[in-house]
Amino acid sequence: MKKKTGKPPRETARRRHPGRVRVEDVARAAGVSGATVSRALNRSGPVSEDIRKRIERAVLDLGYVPNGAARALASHRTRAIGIVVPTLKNANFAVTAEAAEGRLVEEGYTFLVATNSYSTSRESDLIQSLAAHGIDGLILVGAQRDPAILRFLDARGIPYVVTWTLARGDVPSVGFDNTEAARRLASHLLDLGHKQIGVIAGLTGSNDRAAARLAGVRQALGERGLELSQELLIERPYRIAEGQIALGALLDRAPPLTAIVCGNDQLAFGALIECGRRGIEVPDELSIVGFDDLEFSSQIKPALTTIHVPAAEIGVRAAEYLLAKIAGRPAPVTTTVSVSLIVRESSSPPRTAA
Amino acid sequence: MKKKTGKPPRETARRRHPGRVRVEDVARAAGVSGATVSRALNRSGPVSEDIRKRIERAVLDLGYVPNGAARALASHRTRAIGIVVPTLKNANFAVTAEAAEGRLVEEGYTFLVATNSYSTSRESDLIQSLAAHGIDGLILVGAQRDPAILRFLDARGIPYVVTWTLARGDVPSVGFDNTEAARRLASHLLDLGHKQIGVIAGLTGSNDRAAARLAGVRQALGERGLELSQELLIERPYRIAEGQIALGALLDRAPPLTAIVCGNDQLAFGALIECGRRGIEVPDELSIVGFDDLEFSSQIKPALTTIHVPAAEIGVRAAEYLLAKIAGRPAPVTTTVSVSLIVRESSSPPRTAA
DNA sequence: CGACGTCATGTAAGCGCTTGCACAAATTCG
DNA sequence: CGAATTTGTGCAAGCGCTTACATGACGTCG
Repeated sequence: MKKKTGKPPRETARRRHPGRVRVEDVARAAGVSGATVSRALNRSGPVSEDIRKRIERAVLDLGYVPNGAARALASHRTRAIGIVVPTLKNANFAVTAEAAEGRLVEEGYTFLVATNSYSTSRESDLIQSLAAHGIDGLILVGAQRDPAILRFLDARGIPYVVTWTLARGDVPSVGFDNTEAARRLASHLLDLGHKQIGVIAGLTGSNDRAAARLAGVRQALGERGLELSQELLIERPYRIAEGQIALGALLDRAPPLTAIVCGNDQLAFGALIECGRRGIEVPDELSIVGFDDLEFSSQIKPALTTIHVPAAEIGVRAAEYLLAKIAGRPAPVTTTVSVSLIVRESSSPPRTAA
Repeated sequence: MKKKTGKPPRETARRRHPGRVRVEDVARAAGVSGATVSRALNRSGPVSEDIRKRIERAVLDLGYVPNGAARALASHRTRAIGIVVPTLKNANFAVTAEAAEGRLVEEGYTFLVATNSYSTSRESDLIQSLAAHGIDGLILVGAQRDPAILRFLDARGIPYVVTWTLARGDVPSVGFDNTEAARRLASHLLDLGHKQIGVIAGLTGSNDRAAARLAGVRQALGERGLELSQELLIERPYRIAEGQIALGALLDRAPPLTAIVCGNDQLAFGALIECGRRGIEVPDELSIVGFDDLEFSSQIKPALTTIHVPAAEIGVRAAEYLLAKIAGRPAPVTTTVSVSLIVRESSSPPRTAA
């Protein structure tokens, strides 16, 4: 009795969710076909004003919510954009991500976020997983990664854009030249007359922006015939407490420094705090400069001389690049956002030169 | 010639992506059926060791990446979890989000993030849109929102959990009692002997945690027969600069205060900075306490007395709650994380009482 | 005024995967 | 040693949409 070898058209749907409203229901309620509903909802084809109204009514009445999976499967577009940042704990990336998200939500996109803790291998895994889940575009931070993963994205036709740096070649990017900015920052100190300059950099091994910034400092020194001895350089993760430690280490091991360039504002803030603890006057005895211009940088005492980076703009521009790419519109491969040196209270001529 | 009225089986796929590998391809390469491939990849049915190996080989050889949309459509599960936070600029939420993401990625989930800028109406829209895109669970912040949106989630069978506060009734939540914590914080000041206490709160109209914290302060005062006059209260957004402004306003308009309770550490930091500018000694002339224990709070000078909140733990626990719910495992409706009062340098007995 | 565009809709074929059911083969048991 | 499981696989029916193509109903011209 239970063996109808014919083709028993299995009840209805296998496990269709009970009261879930589908296009077909909306169509029936509006007295049209599913195709028309789809066209009306996506503006993907002509629909008479009258019918459009009826459909909208039906959508509201029934509380219809489209099924993204079905939509994505049929249209080959997920209306989702992914982003992989090192960490959200760094306000820079949080701001960039939030700005991108805002712009994308405006366009009806969903935003997938993943953090790689500055690990490129982890990044590759995350990208794979985002691609598997389905994304129409991807925002990345930094230019350092396994080229294979970019090839993978190209092969799948997923547009991507690198941020917070300018990428070489044909890799799309929106950012700025970290080396040049750091060079300018260090030059500011050199212009003031500093010669004994120490550096607290980020971890250049896993962070190409940190490496570029360090290179910029070296470049500035080189231009004046100076060189950064290994002793005057210390690399630490971007954390306030690390800045404190680093400052202590630098001062203990080094000849009398008159200025310190920090890889970012957190490190600089830590250095500033440690100076406070040690009773070192900034900038009178020691000038300290940071990079990024975080929220607190302008408020603290002494206010920090730093490089201002438009983190939100980076996010918005990256989002817009992808939006353009997805729509088939032309978009510049490289977008440069302008950073600027903000001279505040933490830097001044060295005492001896004063 | 182009009008075959019969049923022309349209070339092949309408616009199947060119070289995209599908289960069928893997199946063919492994010499099995697609069903078996699916079962092997999802461990959703018995597959002999031998065949499993062959399939894994084929997956690697062909570079197969499953199509999430198809998978979601067929299985009714998206393997994605969403989160809606007020903003990522507040390190608290960034940390909670990142912690949740980490836990979820471990389980193979994707993480969708949206920010509502403290607007409940915007939150409703975002939730709708996340639901449309497809999520298996949702993390929310705060308990204040249109109840209809929760009913919507219930109706769609999407489990959710509220964080950073304890929700009433049967709404799942992982957090702590903001009122009680703030009461303890204010009591600390009262215990020290303070009587003239001012408050710089967050915006209580759009932020139920801020409102709860303010209520806690009022409660502590009430217990000692004190009352918070309108003059001694000022509400500002959670920003450093706002804390500065608020401190100034409070001091200008109010009778000699000996202590100020701030709605969070950013506000407290701003207040501290303003004290520095005005030459007010903290804590000698004025005690200032914050809430949240952000990264900088323990480092600044004077180190901030505040309430420590395990932001990352909140994220992890919220993720675990959803994971359990999705798996059909039992999970506690309410999870309380413990917060603690951290007394540092910014609070001391009032000078007059000393 | 009939041959042609145009415009608005409907029809139905998938999108790439999961999974209920059927069934053959390998085990176990009475 | 045949019946009753217990595997391990394959078949094929969808999941809920989008969209190529077909179809009528109307103008519009030559």
